[in-house]
Amino acid sequence: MSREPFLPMLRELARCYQAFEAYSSAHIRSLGLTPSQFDIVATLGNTPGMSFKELGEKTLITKGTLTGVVDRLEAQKLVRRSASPEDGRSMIVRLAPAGERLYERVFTAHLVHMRQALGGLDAAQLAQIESTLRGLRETFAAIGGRKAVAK
Amino acid sequence: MSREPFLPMLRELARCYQAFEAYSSAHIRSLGLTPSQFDIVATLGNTPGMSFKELGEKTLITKGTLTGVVDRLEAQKLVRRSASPEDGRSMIVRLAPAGERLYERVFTAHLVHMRQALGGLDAAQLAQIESTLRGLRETFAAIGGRKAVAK
DNA sequence: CTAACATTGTTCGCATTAGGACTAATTTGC
DNA sequence: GCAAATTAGTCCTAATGCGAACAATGTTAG
Repeated sequence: MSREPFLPMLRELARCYQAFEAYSSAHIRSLGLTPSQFDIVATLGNTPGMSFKELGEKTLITKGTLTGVVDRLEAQKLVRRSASPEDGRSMIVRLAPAGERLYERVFTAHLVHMRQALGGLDAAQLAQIESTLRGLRETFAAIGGRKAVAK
Repeated sequence: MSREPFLPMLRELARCYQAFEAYSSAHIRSLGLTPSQFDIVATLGNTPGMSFKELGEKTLITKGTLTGVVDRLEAQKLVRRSASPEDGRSMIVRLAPAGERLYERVFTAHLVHMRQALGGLDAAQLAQIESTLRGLRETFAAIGGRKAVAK
């Protein structure tokens, strides 16, 4: 029946991602942010701001979700919205001063936390893992793209 | 500043998982199920049922979430709850007849869908990916376990 | 130029999602 | 045996998360 040779691999992908997520997000939450909020603050750090579209692409957060997350960050005075001077449809999001301070504090702390788990991996190991993941991602992207084009 | 060599790898892990999730879940939703609901139906298929605890471990869904997901599946007559004869705290969840039929239909269709993306990978490639993922997962599990013990 | 088309962000409905408080039941330590 | 610590599920709150519908703006084909 289920002699699908790729099922164990998919299972391992889900478990691996979940292990990363659990390790990372527990720390993020202990710093008073949700994983999504951290993603946004970390992405906006050291930038002049960017549109919702770009922010969504970088953080993998859907636009519908992004509106709500930015709403809550804005209510905490951590980010600011401003109209784009170039495109009347577009909004620019950037860190407010309190967001800059939070970024400095939290991003550094999180790097230390992640280094505790991953510091033992050398450049060659990291490159090998990254290469394997990219290959697998492209396998999905390829079929997804093919179907999108074929519609 | 951010000369953390593992950041690109983590970025790729997130993108890879997201690509898989997007590809898989779009199909699942087209079949009328959410990803979580599919996970549960697929896990329960061809089994005599299992406890919430076991079901949660297999699907990586936390207990608080599981209650709600099972509630909705039960409302659709796809699964049934019954008290465990062995442990008075425990509930057994198993597929109802409609759930069995759904399982047959949907599980097979989803395998076909996944095979379209992954059918081109041979056993050696799959083993290599799986091995890489397991190594990375154990890196996170190791530190997580160590800290849990140290508390 | 202008009507069709596409894109940007918001809103809505519905379903997770994690985590913590809570109840009931079981296991453990002494 | 029995009080204390654990464990299994449920309920609650706050925050995602996705797809679809929407209004406002921009782009393009004729």
